[in-house]
Amino acid sequence: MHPGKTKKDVVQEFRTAGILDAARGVFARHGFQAATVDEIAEAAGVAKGTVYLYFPSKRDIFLATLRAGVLDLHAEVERQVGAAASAEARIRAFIHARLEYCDRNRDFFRIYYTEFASLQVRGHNDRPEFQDLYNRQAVLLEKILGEGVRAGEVRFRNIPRTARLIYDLTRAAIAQHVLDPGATDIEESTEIVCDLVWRGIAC
Amino acid sequence: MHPGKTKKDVVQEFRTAGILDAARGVFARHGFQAATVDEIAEAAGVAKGTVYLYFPSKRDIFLATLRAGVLDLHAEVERQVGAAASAEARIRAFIHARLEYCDRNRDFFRIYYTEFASLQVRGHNDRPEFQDLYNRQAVLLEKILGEGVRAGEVRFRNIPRTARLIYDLTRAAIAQHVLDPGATDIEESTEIVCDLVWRGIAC
Amino acid sequence: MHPGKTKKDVVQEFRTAGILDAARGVFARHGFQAATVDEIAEAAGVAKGTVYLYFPSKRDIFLATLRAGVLDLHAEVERQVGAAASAEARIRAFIHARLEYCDRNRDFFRIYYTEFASLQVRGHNDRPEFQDLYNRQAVLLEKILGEGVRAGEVRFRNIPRTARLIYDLTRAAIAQHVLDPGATDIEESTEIVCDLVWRGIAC
Amino acid sequence: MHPGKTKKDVVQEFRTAGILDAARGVFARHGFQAATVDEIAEAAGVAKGTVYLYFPSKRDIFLATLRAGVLDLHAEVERQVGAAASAEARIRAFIHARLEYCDRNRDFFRIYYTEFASLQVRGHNDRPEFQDLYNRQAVLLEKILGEGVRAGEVRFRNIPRTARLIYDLTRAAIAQHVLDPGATDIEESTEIVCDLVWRGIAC
DNA sequence: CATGAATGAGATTTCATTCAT
DNA sequence: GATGAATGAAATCTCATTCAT
Repeated sequence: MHPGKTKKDVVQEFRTAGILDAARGVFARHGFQAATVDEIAEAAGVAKGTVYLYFPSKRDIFLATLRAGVLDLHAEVERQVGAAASAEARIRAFIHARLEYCDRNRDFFRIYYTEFASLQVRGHNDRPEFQDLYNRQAVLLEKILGEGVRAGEVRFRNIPRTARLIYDLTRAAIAQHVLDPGATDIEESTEIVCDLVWRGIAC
Repeated sequence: MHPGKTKKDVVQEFRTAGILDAARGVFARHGFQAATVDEIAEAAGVAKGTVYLYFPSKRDIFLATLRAGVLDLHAEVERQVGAAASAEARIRAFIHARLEYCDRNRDFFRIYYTEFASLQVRGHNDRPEFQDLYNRQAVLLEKILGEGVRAGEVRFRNIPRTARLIYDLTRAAIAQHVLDPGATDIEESTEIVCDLVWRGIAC
Repeated sequence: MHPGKTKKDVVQEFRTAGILDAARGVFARHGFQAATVDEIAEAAGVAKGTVYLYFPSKRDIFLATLRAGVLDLHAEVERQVGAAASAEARIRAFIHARLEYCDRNRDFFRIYYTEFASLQVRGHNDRPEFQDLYNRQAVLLEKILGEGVRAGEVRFRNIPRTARLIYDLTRAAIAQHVLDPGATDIEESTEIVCDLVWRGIAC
Repeated sequence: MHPGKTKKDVVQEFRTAGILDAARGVFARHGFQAATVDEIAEAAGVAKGTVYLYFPSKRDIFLATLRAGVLDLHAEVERQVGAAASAEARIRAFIHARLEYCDRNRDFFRIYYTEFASLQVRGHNDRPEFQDLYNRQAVLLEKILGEGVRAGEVRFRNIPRTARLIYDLTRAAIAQHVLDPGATDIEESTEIVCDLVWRGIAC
């Protein structure tokens, strides 16, 4: 027996996931505005009306792709960071995990990268959840830095802002890596960023 | 005598500038897609048709705001960088000039910041000029780093990628500064970034 | 069972025909340029967007009304001409069939008549199909004349130009008949034209 | 002294003629709807506002080009027809004069030919003058035919309709001649039409 | 008189969303 | 539930006409 999961729930999840997968590709290709619900439905292999059975609006589909990816990414990063021993190793894990995840999920990254700034600038007062999602990643870094300071590994600076800078820098580095057709060596990309960051903050 | 400037030219420039100013605000608020020519016209205090006397399309207005700002910013940065003596000073000038310019031109920065990633990901096959405009800024940094290496001030790393990382980092730092209602001290913001960057790359 | 025709096809055809019918009337009243899609939609009893589900553009609707009518007319003419025995009878059939068809389909004729000359003068470089559609009718007349010459019924003249003249003359005669509210006797109208033409070309 | 013609009148005429000349070319190239007042003004070498000093609307310019040409053509035809002795000669003169005039004034003919049908079908209840202008040409033919009947040269048929048919046929023949880049021999074109017409109506 | 910048009504087309089947 | 035809609001762009200079 599936405790608490009816057949209905399974179908629901299956459909939702299918639509999200399709939508991710479409949004990655065209961006939010230029993507059409028609194209998403076609890519998902369902009728347009069906899309609206599972999502109340195009914007919600969009935010769902973003949320799913960000949560997934975050979980992965926490896992790898948790396995690291020193502040330096944790920072390297943070960078490496993100780089590797986005390399494997390029469509997600395209969305994450292109729409992130809009969300930041225009906010979405209707959907404050996203500030939290983004902050959560910077907060993780803050924790790493704070521990590093206490352990004497990291110089004390303005930790929230530094954390935020490193977070942004990581995103930029991933963009370089993912969007450059030549760059495929994740380790090398990790190395370049880690070196810059660690020297920048180490005691 | 009016050297080469007829009254017509003056009016032309005046209107063009007025429309661009208005457009900048509108694009900053809504982004390219959600902005409407109607709103731009209203903000500029002219009729919709008038806008089309000065720009052939909405997209052209948009790119004109972007181009004007980027060129202006670039000129300012080059001026300040040129006045600095050491590699460290030049990098500080680079960061400081950008931060200060964007602080004074927040609407421009909002556009620059939010549409930059789209241009990067989706490209602009019709208007390749913009790749150059963006590259020019990273290239300036490359030159600074290269000179720093030769002067023994800067460790040699992968210069193009490092330059690009610092460029992206600067943009992220500006975003923090400009979008955070609390942060108004440019010097402090400059200091934080410079410290991180310089330690990261110094010998 | 429905041989090859799904319900969807039926609905599709039904709507397409309805829009074409409505469009025919609108184009007949105003001409292509002055007709609006709004008016077509209203006449068809559907929303404006629905029109675009069935036709990609206003121009396509227009050409569809034209094409459908011309093909239908041509088929009718070929049928009646094929049933006639002598050259004289065939020419009479040609004239009579056209006159009668256009009398029954006055809206089509109005479009056909008013836009024909534009197509001739300005051409239709994007849609060369129409040159063929028009030519087909003159070519049929050429064949009739050629057979008449071989049978000794018709004097030999410049056959292509003569055919084209008779074709144009027929169209003009139909215009007289259709646009003159008084003239309703097709037989008489046919007689007048046939008499002029046959004496003009007979041996 | 110019009796009754002030300098003002002369300028007026000069400007009017210049605009009409320019407009003729523009209308011939694009048709009434697609022609723009901007293009007419530019072709005439005046400012757009100036056009409106001499004509109250675009439609009026258009009708003026049409009217001027039709009157001119009509005068020429009457002159040549008046010089001919027999009915056959007068009909030949009618056809020849028209063919030759339109060959010399191709822009006028393009307008005359393409917009004639629209005027016929849609009427222009606001401008009934044009019915008269067109009728005048058919009426001239009626007179010729009527005299021919009285002189025993022409069979009696329905003279108004026959006249109208020959008139239309002439226009079609001119179209063939003018629009066919190969056909340049006016005499031959005249011959083909005259032969057809004269045999068609002669006793 | 002449100009040409400004106007704004109006046209085509798109597409998120709804709802009868 | 699933469908996809239908809707209609909204957006871009054009251009005849006006009017201050």
